[in-house]
Amino acid sequence: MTTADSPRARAKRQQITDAARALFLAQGYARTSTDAITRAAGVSKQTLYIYFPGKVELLSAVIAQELGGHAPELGTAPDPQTQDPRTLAELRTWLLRFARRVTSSLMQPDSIALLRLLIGETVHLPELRGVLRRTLPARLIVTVQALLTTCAARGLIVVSSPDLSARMFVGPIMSFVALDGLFGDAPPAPPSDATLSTLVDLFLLTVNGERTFHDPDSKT
Amino acid sequence: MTTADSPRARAKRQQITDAARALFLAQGYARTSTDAITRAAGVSKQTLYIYFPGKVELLSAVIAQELGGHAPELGTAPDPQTQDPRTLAELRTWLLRFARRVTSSLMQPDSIALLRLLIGETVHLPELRGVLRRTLPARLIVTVQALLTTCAARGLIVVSSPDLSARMFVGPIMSFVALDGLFGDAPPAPPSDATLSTLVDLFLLTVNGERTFHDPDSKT
DNA sequence: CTAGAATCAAACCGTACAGTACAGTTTGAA
DNA sequence: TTCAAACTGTACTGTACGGTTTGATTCTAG
Repeated sequence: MTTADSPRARAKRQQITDAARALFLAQGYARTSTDAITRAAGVSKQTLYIYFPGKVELLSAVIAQELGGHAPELGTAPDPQTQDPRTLAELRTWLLRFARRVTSSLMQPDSIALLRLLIGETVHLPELRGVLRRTLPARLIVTVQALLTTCAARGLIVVSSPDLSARMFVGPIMSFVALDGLFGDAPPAPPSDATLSTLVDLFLLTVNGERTFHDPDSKT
Repeated sequence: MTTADSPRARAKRQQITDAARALFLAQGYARTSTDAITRAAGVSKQTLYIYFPGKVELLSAVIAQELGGHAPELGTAPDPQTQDPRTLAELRTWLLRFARRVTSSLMQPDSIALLRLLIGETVHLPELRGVLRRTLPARLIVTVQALLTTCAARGLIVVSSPDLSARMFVGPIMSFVALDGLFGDAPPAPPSDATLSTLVDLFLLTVNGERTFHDPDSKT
């Protein structure tokens, strides 16, 4: 394994992982041969084995790279534009933006394929489970949880269990990713803004301490 | 393929699918060889190929059998004991029972393994996606949706969008299956009754028509 | 008891794959 | 021009697998 970090080496490395990425995502790990990868990468087999000790390490590299790329969309940062909501309206905006960002990012065909790959391979690569859990859904929940706690401390909302409340928001959102994305046949279309908006409104009902209700105000 | 339906044939068949089931769930499809299956089943290789045309059909048989076994727990039947809720309390009981049934069933190690297997193999067996979608999450949502609609028609609750409301309930529940089950390292423990109870209460806030709701600031 | 079906055990076939060996070619810098 | 490192193409090794074949053995029904 050439640990060399020259630009050239980096390029070759990328060239290989790019091809591997495409094939792994399209066919899965087991059904992708190293021959196919070298062919797609335009690289000699020998070169592949200079840069990577074996097929599994190549998979790890692809996954690491891919998860790194997805990190920002699911990031802990509360979103540059709408930081620190101080009113319910701002909170609403934040949640909506978050929901849109998560769904549109996670429902891209490549993300779906990656999810399938990861979940499928975790059976015999258990260390992947932790990585997956920490990068994906846990991060979502933690992010929302932190926000809700902040807002609750401010008296903006009432939250008895931050974890459960976070799940009440993230769960329905992920239902789109799972149902339409993971289990769907066609490339999925992310939920419309109207849908997400309604979802946010429904969620806000669960953290709403102050107000009384009437007129469910049939909006769609 | 012996289509014979004698008790003997049925037994042999079962003997094979049982072994295949265990191995597929433990190691995945690709990593399980037919040799290993025959060995585990105590059956000659020839016999296997008499009962099943090939490895894929064996997988199909296992999946069909397994999904069939899980059907009742996720079933469309509203639950024999608590049919047709007529009060909010009864609805609450129904939802709690449903949540407990789904989580405890889906979070058994075997169910988790089956889910991983299914999701992993859908990449190259697209027809599995439909099966999976129809048997699992869609059925959950449809069931809840039907119940909510009924209760709404009765004036028990207020539901603007049955689909979204169903997702508001099923999503958080599935978050346990996904987070602690699919992505967890250890055999997961289903959420406690207290947790589920809180979850149900939170959900009920979103379908509650009796209270008043001052829209904080009118949304766009 | 016996005929025929079911099953077994084991060898076998063709193929595909991960990984290696090697001889030759390109690249890029001195 | 030279030289070393990187790279290529191809052929090869060993192994594992899905599926087939064969011939012997066991079961079961009549």
